[in-house]
Amino acid sequence: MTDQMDDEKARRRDSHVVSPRSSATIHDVAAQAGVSISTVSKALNDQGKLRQETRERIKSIANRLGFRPNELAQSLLRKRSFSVGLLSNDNYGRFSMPIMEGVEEAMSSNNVAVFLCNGADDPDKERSHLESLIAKRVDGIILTARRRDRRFTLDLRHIGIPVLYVLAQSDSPDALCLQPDDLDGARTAVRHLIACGRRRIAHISGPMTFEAVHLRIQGYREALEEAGLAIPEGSPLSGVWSEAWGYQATTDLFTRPGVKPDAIFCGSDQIGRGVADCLRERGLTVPDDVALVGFDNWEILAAATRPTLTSIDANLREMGRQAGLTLLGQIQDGPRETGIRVIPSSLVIRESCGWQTLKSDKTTQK
Amino acid sequence: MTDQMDDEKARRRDSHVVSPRSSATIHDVAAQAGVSISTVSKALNDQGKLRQETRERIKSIANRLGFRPNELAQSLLRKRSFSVGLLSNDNYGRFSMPIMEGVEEAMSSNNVAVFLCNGADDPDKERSHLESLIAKRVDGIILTARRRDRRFTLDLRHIGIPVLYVLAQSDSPDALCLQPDDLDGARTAVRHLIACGRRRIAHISGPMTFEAVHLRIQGYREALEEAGLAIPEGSPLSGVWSEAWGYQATTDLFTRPGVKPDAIFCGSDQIGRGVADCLRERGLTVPDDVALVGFDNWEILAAATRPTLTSIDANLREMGRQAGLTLLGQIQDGPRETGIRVIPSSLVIRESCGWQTLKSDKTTQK
DNA sequence: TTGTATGCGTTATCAC
DNA sequence: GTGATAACGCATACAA
Repeated sequence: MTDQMDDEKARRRDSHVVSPRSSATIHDVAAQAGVSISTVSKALNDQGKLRQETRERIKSIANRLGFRPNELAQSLLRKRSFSVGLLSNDNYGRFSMPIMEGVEEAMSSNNVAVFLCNGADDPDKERSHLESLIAKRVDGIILTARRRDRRFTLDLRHIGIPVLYVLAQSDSPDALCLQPDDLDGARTAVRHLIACGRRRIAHISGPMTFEAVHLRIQGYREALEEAGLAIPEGSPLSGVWSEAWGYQATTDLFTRPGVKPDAIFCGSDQIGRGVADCLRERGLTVPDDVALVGFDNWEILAAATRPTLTSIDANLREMGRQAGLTLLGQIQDGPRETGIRVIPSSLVIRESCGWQTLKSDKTTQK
Repeated sequence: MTDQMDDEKARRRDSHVVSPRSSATIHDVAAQAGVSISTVSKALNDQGKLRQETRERIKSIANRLGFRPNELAQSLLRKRSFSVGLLSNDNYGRFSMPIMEGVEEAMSSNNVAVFLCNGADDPDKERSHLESLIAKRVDGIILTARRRDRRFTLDLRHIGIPVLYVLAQSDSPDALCLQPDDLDGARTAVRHLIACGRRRIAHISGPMTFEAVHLRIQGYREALEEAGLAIPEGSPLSGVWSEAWGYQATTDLFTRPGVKPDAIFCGSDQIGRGVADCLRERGLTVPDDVALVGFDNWEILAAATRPTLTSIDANLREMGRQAGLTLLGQIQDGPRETGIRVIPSSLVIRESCGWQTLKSDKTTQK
């Protein structure tokens, strides 16, 4: 015990040296110590019955030799490689990066390594990556995409290891998929606008080919309905995920006859940014004239918007973390949960709704 | 040969099935075929002298059983794991994502898997990740950061496997570092502005604590000098990497007495975006009144800027790809190259310099 | 042309 | 307390 502490301390002391010597095997340690390899194994793993002196001596020698057990050999024996595969499909990075981070964090803090695979939206690549992962005997696999309605059609039920889907769906009914809560995220956004005193809330979103767009529209509708508010004419507007579309849609909204909205719930921060720019250039003030909520909480965009953009965060990093921990659980105890697990999203309040000034006495963060 | 083709075809036919059965070993195949395991090994690896009939029969059985050789066992024997470690340090993703993609592409197309490690700017995490990688017997390691002057102080000279640094530096003089060409990128940017007929070119950049900022300023100076142009008063301006700073710096530049610049070379696309917004709001037209070049070629920003922003691309993806291929070479033949290898950057022309309309007869892309 | 034996680096089960 | 020995799954030198 104390010995181990000392070794650890010694290792930290010369902190810029990693594994000073090239890999020694358990045989080398045994030879140096003048004992058998089984004794070394026991000493190093704190198992069996050994004299304390022997144990310490062996540990010290192993340390001096920079001995690290060969995990390949360990894995071969234990039938567990302490590694998992992460197959991503996002060429772009905005969505898979936080997921990857979350997964990596969960894994590495449990001493499990992560193989990074880029499917690049190519089914052939996906398949070859998966076969490679299987050949490497990973303990589990996480498949992730950049939109919730992306379906993986490969049948992975018989590969004998747990598989998890993140921000994606599977054809297998017994698969577990982690998904963001687009529905409630939208509700939260609109409720916040209502709480800020807005009554004519429009919605500008992305393409209807995205399931997320449907869900967000549904949440938008529900929140308005529960408050007894009408959907402004011309809303919701569906387009593409770009600033330009946000700009254009806002122009449309404010040039058509009739009453103008006093708030816009935007389907993405990019759209929100375009909306904000358009409003400013039309001489309208955010949030005084029009309040804004975005979606994604893409810090770099939301924080650069003038005024800074209140947004819904899907908590993708947390989703990745949960995916990692859940997979680890399944590796140990086998898969149990199936279907879709929804990860709550949250509201990140910035300036675009005037909430802070409105209720400067009360800080709310849901 | 034909046999193999047929097998391959058969595998593709039921394309959504990956490894139909759970892992069979070489013994299972041998038992099924009524031969010894060594015969199976030879048959599957196209080695030794076997009757063609035997070879084909074994292959077919192996295929039917869904046999995949256990790479752990192979690696143990061959002393080569066909995997490498990629230790990243970018919590944010903008810079390391393309590098990771490039590395992954290079590796996976050579049947080498990539372990993803996030150092998270924590030396302890870095060290523990590295030890884990070594224990997993990776064949090589790539260390990457998000700025060229980030130094890795860990001494990795004696770990016995090749190590490469990307967008980062090492304390070891015999290490190989891949770096972007900030100097020439800046020169190219300014030369382009000059070619567009600009004469009073200012430079707004990030913090002087970044080596990249120094190099870009140097390139800016050199390009002006070689054209016999003076540096406008107040330029270069150093601040932070944000839109807000670009906006503010532009305000400063255009409110001070004296002649105004007719072009601005921006140290990042974020800065460029702030500059563009500021100019528009001051009633100045880009590119007619002021031409703009950014840096990073961050598509999502550059394409959303009005007008779209011409920018310098550091070609990080290519840098990652080269890093991957170079590491593979070093794994095979041992390290040779040391020092810094500079990856050329390139100019991506959009609208902010008016180049297209200026020389609509000639398309130039350096 | 095929089979036997050995070893890769570990851990675990048994003797001693 | 300590040390042989047998796996783990595969490849290969050598025998047959």
